[in-house]
Amino acid sequence: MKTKEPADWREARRRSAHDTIIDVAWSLVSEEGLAGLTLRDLARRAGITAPTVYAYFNSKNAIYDAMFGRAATEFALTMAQPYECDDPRDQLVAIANRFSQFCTSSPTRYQLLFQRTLPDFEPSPESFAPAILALEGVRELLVVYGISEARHADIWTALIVGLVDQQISNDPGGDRWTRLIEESVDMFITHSQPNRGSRKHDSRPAQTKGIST
Amino acid sequence: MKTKEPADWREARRRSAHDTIIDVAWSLVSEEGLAGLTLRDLARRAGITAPTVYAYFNSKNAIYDAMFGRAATEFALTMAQPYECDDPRDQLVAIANRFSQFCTSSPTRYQLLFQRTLPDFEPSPESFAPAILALEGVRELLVVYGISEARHADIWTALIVGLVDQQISNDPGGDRWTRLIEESVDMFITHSQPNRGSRKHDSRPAQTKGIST
DNA sequence: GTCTATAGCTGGATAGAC
DNA sequence: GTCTATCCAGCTATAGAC
Repeated sequence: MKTKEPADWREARRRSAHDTIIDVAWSLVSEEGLAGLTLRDLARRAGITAPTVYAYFNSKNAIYDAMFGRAATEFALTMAQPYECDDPRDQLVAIANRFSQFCTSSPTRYQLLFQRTLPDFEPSPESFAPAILALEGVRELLVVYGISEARHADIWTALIVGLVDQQISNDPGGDRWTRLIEESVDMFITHSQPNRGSRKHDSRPAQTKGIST
Repeated sequence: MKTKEPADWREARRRSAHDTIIDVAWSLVSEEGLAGLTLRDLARRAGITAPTVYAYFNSKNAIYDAMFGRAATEFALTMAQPYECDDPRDQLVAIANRFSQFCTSSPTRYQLLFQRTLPDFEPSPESFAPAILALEGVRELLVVYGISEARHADIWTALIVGLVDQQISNDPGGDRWTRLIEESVDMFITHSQPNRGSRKHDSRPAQTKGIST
């Protein structure tokens, strides 16, 4: 890498143009779908022409890769933010809620990050790295809160992913499944550590809404 | 509809050509991915030319629709097959295993049927109908086996779908998540009907493999 | 770095002869 | 119903002037 000092601001400027394009790309795919991204649209919305995009990215997949990288970083930052709960159970609920919030707030991002649906696209190791780290971080948290067995960690991820997936697929914008997170976490805790108590759940349909969503 | 009797075999012949094309289409997408289907490939593999496809289908989406319809029918047939268990718990396990088997045996079919990932494609009501019926059938079974609350049914679907989804996404061809079905079902039963007993699970990692998979 | 112009390709779909 | 030939639209990507 050239680390000449004088032209540093130039690099910064280039970086910001780079980032702007990715901004626009994200706003585009959130409207048209992941596969609906075209360089023409992207350029037009960014106020440049299609060939100019190639001044910043070598290919369309390089754009997807940068989008993936940003999403992975956002994911890492989101999940690593400190949790201000004392109770382990509340902590697990908070983790699940945060994950769910992250996914449902941008289904397209969820699709790019966690579902492999784009043909001919594989994220580069560099873009992938932050996501790996974040997932490992979550797993470590699980261990801290008593879920040490791999089997249980797998059930945990399946459970949370299942809630998110059903929410996005079958009730987009709603909360039919996300509102079941607390109850599901309690179910999981009761199963994985029967000694520790999980909170009781009454059988009435609705809980006070808006708590820690 | 013309219901002239004499040319009935002609209709049958046409139907079989129709079906053959869908056969080929399925074998193609299972290799190239759902979005990778092209009329040229399809025609070549079917031993005809691209325009001839239009003798049977009005558009590419009509092909997707027919594929969806077949998948939905297969799903309905699979799930409606009689369950030969006495124990309700075993029955739930059997349902989950059957669903899981259906999905993991053809991830592409799962993708078309349950995830909305194809842009500009919506299944027609006719193609959709069998899937709806099958899902209602499953839900009725759940009620029969004691899962009557809507909340619990939603948790059930999330749990099973989550296991399948993780299996397909993160361990295709393996059984890292599908082997957790029994344990997950027991967790669910314990939660949804604490009075009825679910089978015990020891904490050792592996269970005897190959049982009712 | 940004443009205009365009290459080069692939895809869905149609026309019309047989 | 099946073909050949072809249209037309859309895309990614490159060439080359400025």
